Amino acid sequence: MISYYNDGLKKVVGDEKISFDILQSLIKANPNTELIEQLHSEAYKSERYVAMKKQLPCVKPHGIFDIIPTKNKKGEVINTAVLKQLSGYLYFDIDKNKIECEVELYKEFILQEYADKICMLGKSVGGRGVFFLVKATGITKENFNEVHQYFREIVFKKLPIDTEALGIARNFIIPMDEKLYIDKSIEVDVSDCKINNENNKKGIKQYKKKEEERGCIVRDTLTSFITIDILLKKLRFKTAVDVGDADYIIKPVEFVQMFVPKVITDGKKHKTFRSMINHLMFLNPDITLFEVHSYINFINQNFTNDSPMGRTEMMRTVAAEFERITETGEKFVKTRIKKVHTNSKLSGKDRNIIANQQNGKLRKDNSFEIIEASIEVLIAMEMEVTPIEIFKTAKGNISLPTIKRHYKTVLEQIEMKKQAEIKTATKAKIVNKQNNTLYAIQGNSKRVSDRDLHDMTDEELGIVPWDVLRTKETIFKSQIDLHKEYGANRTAAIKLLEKNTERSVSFRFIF
DNA sequence: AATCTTCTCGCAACCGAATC
DNA sequence: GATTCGGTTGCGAGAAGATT
Repeated sequence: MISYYNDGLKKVVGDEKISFDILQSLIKANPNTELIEQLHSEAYKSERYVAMKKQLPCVKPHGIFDIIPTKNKKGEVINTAVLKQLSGYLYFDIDKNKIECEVELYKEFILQEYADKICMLGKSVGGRGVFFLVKATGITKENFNEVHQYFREIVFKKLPIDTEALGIARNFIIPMDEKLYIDKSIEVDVSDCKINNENNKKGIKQYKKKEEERGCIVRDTLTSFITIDILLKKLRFKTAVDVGDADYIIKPVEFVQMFVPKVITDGKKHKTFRSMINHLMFLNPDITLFEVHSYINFINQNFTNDSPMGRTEMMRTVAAEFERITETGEKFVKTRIKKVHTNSKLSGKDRNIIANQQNGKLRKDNSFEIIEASIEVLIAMEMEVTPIEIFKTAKGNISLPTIKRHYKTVLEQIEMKKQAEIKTATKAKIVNKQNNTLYAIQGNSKRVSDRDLHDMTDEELGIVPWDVLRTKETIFKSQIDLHKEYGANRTAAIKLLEKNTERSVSFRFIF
């Protein structure tokens, strides 16, 4: 039983008592709903707010008290509460200023950590703070203060419990909370709760100090993680590749993506969390420990199949890895070269289709290149262009069936290119009015507009008359020799040639 | 991490025509 | 008539990206 005062703090008098079952009902279905709702609309701690709050009925949760009028030093008569009988419950509250998340969420957080100790948990009368009760066996008038302190500082060390009103006779304004949490079976033996344990105190101090050194305070980290929607907006989870308005772009990018398994099973949490921290820090170089804690906390709560790692353990794991990375700079992330990047505005299915098609095309283009290079060598060496010859020239860079599949298409492409070159050369010939001369085009023929064509010299166009070219015959021959020596790799052969002669010498002949 | 989707490649078997 | 070679086809492997 506990003392009950119908007139509230305004007038704490009388000897009315209620049971905890009644208290529970009063909170769940508060008869003063209207007044309390009105209170919520007032500015917190404003004059009107305080006045209204004082009118609401309250209890002394720690027991039954006699209200005895006594004289103070000045000789004024004041009411003193004298303990008659302990209720066996310990009352704690947390001020709304210490809670940054939604209050129901915070209640959940408290239960996740302390459901084995708390028998009642609800919102406070202001609607934003919380209170909770611990049913304590072994509590006495003598050990009350020490036990209460023990719970505040050691058992509930993660919670920013209000220390404004600590006395045994403290009042508790009956709040309104239809979602009040009750578990009558929870009882805690407090006989051994002694504050004289120096190691404990020291441990807490050290932990706090360490946290402060890292730039965040224990209390804040533990009570008000950044909510996930804010984190999702702020943090990067994969390498950013700007595709602009295009559906996709092709660009080799060293790509990193953080992976969040749908379910992180037991035994994999440490490993997974550590990997995630590495990715987060790699992708967000300025990320703070607080942000990492907040994010991993969210994952721990939502992706562990309802069996999250203990909060302390989680915080420790995160902090340790964060420190290691900060100190060593080593971030263990798996990067890969991603070539096709699709526009995130497209649907997942479309993006997948595009990526597959483009990757297929890249692969095919590569085969085409190998085949084309081999064919060019064969032509230069005046050999027959057959799949088997191409295969031999390609020296294992491509399989025979693939060559058979594509070589005709490649031949067509080569033919088309040649036609284009002839066109350019013909144009150039007309421009130069040297119709009876044999020309060669050095390197790849240039694509120029008709207008530019008039103004460009032969040299600029890469047009070389045969007479001039003949003097370079030795170079041409040596190129073929190199092809014979090095096979299909035309680029390599030409490069070697460049090394020897210090000039670029790829020629095509136009007849 | 595992799975799905889409695509190309490589392999092997096969067919038919050309060649020896 | 046997062998060689070009061309086709089915099937599984593997690559890359997206999804869950």
